[in-house]
Amino acid sequence: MRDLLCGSVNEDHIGERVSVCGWVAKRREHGEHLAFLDVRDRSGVVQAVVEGSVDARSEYVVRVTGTVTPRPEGTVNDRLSTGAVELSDCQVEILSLAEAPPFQLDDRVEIDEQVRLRYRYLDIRRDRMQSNLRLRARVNAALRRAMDDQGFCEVETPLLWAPTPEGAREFVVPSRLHPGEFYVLPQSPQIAKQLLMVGGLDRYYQIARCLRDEDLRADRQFEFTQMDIEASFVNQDDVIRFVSRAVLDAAEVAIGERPGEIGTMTWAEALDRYGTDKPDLRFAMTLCDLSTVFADSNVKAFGAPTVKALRVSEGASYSRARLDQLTEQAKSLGAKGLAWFRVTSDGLDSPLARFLSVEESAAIATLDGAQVGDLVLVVADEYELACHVLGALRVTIGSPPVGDGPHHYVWVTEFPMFEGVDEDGNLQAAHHPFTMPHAEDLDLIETDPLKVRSQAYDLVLNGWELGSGSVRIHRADIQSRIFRALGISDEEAQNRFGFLLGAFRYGAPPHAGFAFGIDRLVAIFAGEENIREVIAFPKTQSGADLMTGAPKNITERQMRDLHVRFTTKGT
RNA sequence: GGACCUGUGGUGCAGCUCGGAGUGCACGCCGCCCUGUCAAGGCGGAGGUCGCGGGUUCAAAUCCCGUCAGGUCCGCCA
Repeated sequence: MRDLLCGSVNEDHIGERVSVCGWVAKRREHGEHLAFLDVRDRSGVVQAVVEGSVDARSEYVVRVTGTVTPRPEGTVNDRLSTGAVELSDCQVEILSLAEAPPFQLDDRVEIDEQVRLRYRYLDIRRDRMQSNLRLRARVNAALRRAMDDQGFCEVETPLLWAPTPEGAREFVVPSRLHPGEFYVLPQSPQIAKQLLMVGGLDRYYQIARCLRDEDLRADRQFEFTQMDIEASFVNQDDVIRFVSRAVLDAAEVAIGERPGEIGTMTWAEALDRYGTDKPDLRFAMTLCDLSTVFADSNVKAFGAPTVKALRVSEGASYSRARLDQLTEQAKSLGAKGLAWFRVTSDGLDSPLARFLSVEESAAIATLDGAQVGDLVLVVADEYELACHVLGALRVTIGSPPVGDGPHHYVWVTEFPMFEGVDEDGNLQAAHHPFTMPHAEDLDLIETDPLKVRSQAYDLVLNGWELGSGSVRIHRADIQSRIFRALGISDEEAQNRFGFLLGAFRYGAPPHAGFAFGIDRLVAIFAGEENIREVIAFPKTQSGADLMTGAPKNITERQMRDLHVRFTTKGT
């Protein structure tokens, strides 16, 4: 049907009679004797010259047959890859008519996302989505190649799985053949891949769709895609090596950038210096500790276990409104307030300045190499809250758009095994209950569980959490101790994870794994702030699909077949 | 569950602070003209419940309340 892609027509084809197919990007008519058609396909645009007028309007689908000809002197278009040539003496065959599209398909204006999503099939015709989706395909291919090279075996796991009531809220699928019973869609293939290790598969990977019924964000969709990995007879360093190789291969293919080895940082250090477990290392600001300086302070606002401070270079020029904004943000994150100090040539400028002792003033004025013109922000509170609040302010103040390079990867290691307690007063697993504690901390499980570090690790890129993984527990004795610490009885464990624990009785190899979000990775490579831009058919923040109208009612018949009934009236 | 931002011809904006006739700009669309354009050009034209509902007012796109949709964030995401 076609001989060439539009964008590939060039001087090499001069003199050839060729056909191209595509959409009319633009028609320019010059009376009844001459018209230009810009024909667009996935590869680009080529100009067809038509003697006489032609009724082929924007977005008509056409097949144009013409002779590749050098453009006349002075009419070469440097902005087109095909701009040195054109198709002349053209025959235009109209394959499909088109109404005027609801928005322009060129990239001259930003279109409201609501409209783009309603007509996603038109949006995908635009350069932005074309290049994002192709970038994603190249990343997928590079990841698969890297995993194959490293001896991994791609295995598909079920989408219809058993409920494991813990962690993220699950999407539920009623069973037709088993009245009153349900499948769930997997939050991740976590247990399946561990079973593959018991099965002796040794090294597994999958580009896996995961589904979580939790509220959506710029970097979170109900359904998202992870590169999911598990390997036997390996330790944390091995997994880090496998994943680094895959991600850096993808980076090289996607953006032609390949940093050396990815550095590591402990979770404790990330929290202390950056106030988060996903530090954005593209900019230098770090949190400082003033707890010792203010230990016996007279300043009431600083009477807290921890006093943390952040130097904002050249921040003294921040307006009062801007400082109020930052204070609001700090409060909304749970801080009692935010203290600010402008470093001026006359000393500190701040509502609190006159309450400070000489030593306290000096500590602030010289914080982190502070100079005249800088601003120092101080939060006093419990340790984690103070870190968290200043970490968020650090990002607000300093963080470039997520896609801006140079890209900065970091492995965050030694996460705590447990965090906080649930409604029943039981400890909660920070990662998941199959995570192996740090070997040195095993004795603390019963005595000081919150101090137990786990062999869990995250990969962070530009302040986004790409993914996480861990060394898994393969020994029944350690697993029972963890379940006990989590307040999960033997009976309950059997109930929830019986098939996994059963499998482990038949010879479980030591194993470890990882999973990282491909949507996020591609978004960053594409310079997009939002993963919807790298997903063909995403949902809105309220979980709606504006194109199909999902979620929708189903028929009475379907309800009956599935043995489900409304208890509250739908709209 | 909560906070904030946005909603004006098909599209992107301005108008809203400080109420006074649906006013303006750009693109698109339709018709006519035009033989080298490529963000083509010229002339003419069509196209609007100002998201929706209520309130205040002589008068509401504009002020107030509610609501819906979209977005960003907190909670949530083992």
